[in-house]
Order: sequence, then structure tokens, then C-alpha cells
Amino acid sequence: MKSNKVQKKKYLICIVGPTAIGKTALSIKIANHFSTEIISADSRQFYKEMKIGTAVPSAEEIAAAPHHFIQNRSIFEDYSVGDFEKDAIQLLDNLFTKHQVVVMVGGSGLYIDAVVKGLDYFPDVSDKIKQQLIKEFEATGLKPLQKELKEKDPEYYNKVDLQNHHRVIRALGVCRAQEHPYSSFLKSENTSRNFETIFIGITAERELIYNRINQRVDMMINEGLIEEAEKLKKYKNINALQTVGYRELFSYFDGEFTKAQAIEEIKKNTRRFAKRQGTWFRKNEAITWFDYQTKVSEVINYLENILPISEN
RNA sequence: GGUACCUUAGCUCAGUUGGUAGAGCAACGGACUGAAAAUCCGUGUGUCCCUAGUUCGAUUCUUGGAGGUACCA
Repeated sequence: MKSNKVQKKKYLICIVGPTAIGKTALSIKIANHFSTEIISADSRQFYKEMKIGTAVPSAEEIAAAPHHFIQNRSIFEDYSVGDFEKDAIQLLDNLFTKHQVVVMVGGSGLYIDAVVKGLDYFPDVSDKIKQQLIKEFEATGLKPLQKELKEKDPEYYNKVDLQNHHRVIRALGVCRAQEHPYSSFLKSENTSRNFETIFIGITAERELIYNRINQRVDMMINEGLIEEAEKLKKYKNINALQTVGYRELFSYFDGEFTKAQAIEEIKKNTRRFAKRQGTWFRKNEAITWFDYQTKVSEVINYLENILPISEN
């Protein structure tokens, strides 16, 4: 006997692409079409102190569709991908009780993967250990840390990019926090989720993306990015402020750049960021790519055709 | 108009006592498991302005052009 209470399948429509390509606008239209909500997977739009430089959705855009994980944190809090994964999954569980489809937009590849595939479990590393490692790195450089990693986790030592101090420090942090090596937690298994993910990518020719970036940076400056950064300059060492658009302005305030140079640097670094986003997303074969000028109706059509949406 | 100097990678420039060339920046490719808008790794992409000579061989030397800069008119 067949049950009538078949659980409806849940879908996460994930919209990705390089910065400044128009993800926000598209996501709102798609969310409206499916009468649903949007979760942002953007590692910088969380922070309420950083509004102009992170190109958060405007008040009108937020009014047009419910958004989550926008301006909901402070730069003074520590917030990591791991925290985001937990928060996002919890919220999704909740949203999927009301909606069959939820939209996720963002440009932070790692954050998207954390939601879609899940991160492996790692033990907590205390602030004390983290700070100690940074202190050691600054005092004596990478060499001793590489050596310690070789002793404590030869497996990871052999595969990690040893020049990348972030990686070496993170792995050592986990090793020092308890007795198991970092690599013993690296399972690389996808966490099973109770939803299916549909990837939509938007892109354009490189030159077009770059033009859009250059224009957007000018717009941010007009909207008051310099003033926004000025208020934050005394906190310039905070992690969240290691961000394109802010760092270059801090250098300008410190007299290392002229204003014009700082603006050029912001444009250049944003272009490089877009390139890295491209590298990340390119290898994700699940993404169906659309040109940025594709009509929204065409994208919605595509989604309608692949989503077996149940009628109530 | 005259004189001097210059023209080599996308840009700024090195260089080759004649054997087809290399730095910085830019650009491009890649990696990525709790800082990820971060961090790191890799790659020279070229009618050496054009032309005609000399030469086994010319980006290099010589002739003649073109363009540029400075000074003198």
C-alpha cells in the first residue's frame, strides 16, 4: 500500500557567479516567482558595519524579498564558515517547513560548499592556541611551524601548500588542541542534506565583468565608501576588515596611497577577486551557466522544467 | 626647418662586443575544509617601428623612411 504522505522534495536554488554580475537582482526575481526567501552566502555581507563596500542589497531589494544573513553580525564577533554552516542549515530546516524552494545567493565559494556539501567535523581550537600560533609565526616565521606539522601530521604535511601560512597554522591549531592530527578529521565526505541543490551560474566575458566592477567601485565611492572606511580605520586589524575596498582605503589614510591610487587598487583587487571566484566555480560541474543578459523568464523557465514542484 | 636623442612584452624599461631577448608592474592559469572579498602556487604572452644593404646569420652595424622627445630657429 502506497502512502499518501510522501514527503515533498525540497530544493535549494543556488545562484553563483563573480562579484558585480547581478546575482542580487536575479535572486530576488526568482525568490518572488517561487514566493520564497533568500539566504545570502557572502562572507562579508554579514557585517553590519560594512555596508557600502560589500554591496549589500538595498532597502528596496530587502523589502522585495525576505533576506537572511545580511548585516546580522558585527565585525567584533568571530564568525567562521563553520558557524555559518550551522546557522544556515538550521535556518533552512525552518524555511523548508514553509517553502518547497529556497534561494541561496553568494559569491563565497567555500561558504556555499559548506551549506551544500557540509564541512567535516573538527574540534574547537581555542583563541589562546590560535593567538599563540600567530605570535610564533610573526616571531620566527613559517619554518618552525612547518617542521612541527611534519612531526604531528605528516600526511597533511605532504599535501598541504606549505607556503600558505593560513593552512599551516590552521592545521597546527587543530593538532595542538587535542592529540589527533588535523588530517584525521579530513574525511572529504559530503554531508547528506535533506534538500537537493540546483546551481545557477551567471557570467559574462571577462572584459564586461571588469567594466562592471570598475563602475561599481566608482559608485561605492560616490555612495560614501571612504567615510564608511574612515569610521572603521581604528579596527583595521580585525579579520572582517581584511577586505577589498577597505584595506586599500586604510592604506590611503596612512598615506601609503593617494586617493586615486587607492581607488585603482580597489578596482584591481576586486578584478582579481572575481578571477578567483571564476576559478572556484568553474570546477563545479553542477552549475548551469547563463549569460548575465539572459532574460529572467528564461532562467525561471529552466527552473520550472527541472523542478517537479508539487501542487500543494 | 636644423641638431641631438629615442622607438624592444599591455605599461615602464634592461639587453644582445652580430648567433631572433628579460626584469618590475599589469595580465593569465591553478589550489583551497572554521581569516575565504583571506591566503598561497605557477606562467613570458614579442614582426625587438618600417625599408634596403653588409653578413653564413641583423633586433644589434650602415642607408633611406615613419613616429616621438628635447633644444636651436
